[in-house]
Amino acid sequence: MTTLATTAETNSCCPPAADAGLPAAESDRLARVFKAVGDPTRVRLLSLIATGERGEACICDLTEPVGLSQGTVSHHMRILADAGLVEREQRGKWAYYSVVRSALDEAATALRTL
Amino acid sequence: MTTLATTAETNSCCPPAADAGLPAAESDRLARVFKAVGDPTRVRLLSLIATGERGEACICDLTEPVGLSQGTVSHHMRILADAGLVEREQRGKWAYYSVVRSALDEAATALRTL
DNA sequence: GCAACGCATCGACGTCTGTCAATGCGTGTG
DNA sequence: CACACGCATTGACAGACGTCGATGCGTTGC
Repeated sequence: MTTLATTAETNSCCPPAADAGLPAAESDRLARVFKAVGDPTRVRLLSLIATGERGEACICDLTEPVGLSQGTVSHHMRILADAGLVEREQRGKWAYYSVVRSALDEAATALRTL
Repeated sequence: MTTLATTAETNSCCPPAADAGLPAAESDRLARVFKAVGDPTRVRLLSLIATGERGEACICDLTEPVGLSQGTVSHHMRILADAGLVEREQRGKWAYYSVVRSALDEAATALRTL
């Protein structure tokens, strides 16, 4: 990832600069991933898919375990997919979701190397 | 409140039970930590403290880099502290915050072993 | 072709969240 | 002692979030 300096305004003087730590863009990107796993239901969904026998699951497999409506589960899966944490594959009538391990690993590494 | 089915009784037939994946309590605990890092400002604050020279920082060191009011920064630090991601140490007039590496590691591991 | 199924999307609702300005409280400093 | 400083807390408010029920769209099966 080309983490370029997005801080346009180089502050005047010397004191602890405003562009220390992670660049704002990186913080944004990271926060979006963490926000995706920042909901109990979505953590549950992820673990359900990950620990499932086939390593994948369709919505109808998930609604019952989490005890939420089909629409709500679909909504959560969309958030996880937008964050890149799961992948969606349409197979006929069903939509199969699978966990993207590399995304989880990347997020985990980011946490450790903050 | 998403906890509806409290595993009253084993459902009729065989299909994937409702108590697969992480237990609801674990999902809750994990989600609380992730929610804490699910905000760009807090990610920024964490990295500012972590990459800081002294490995710690007081509120007044942080308000300027993130460009938010003192009250708001204090609020964010409280959330991070409640999640166990930072520790607070009062030294005279100042309150010094430092990153709890073990908590970050634990969260990272949880992500990988979902 | 028609009905049933699986899923996404929409509109609506109550709640949670991030932010500020203002206030209160403890701690040093003149 | 009185004052300035650093921080936490409060009250207020707009926006985001989680949830549901209903609707729409594509696929499968009879």
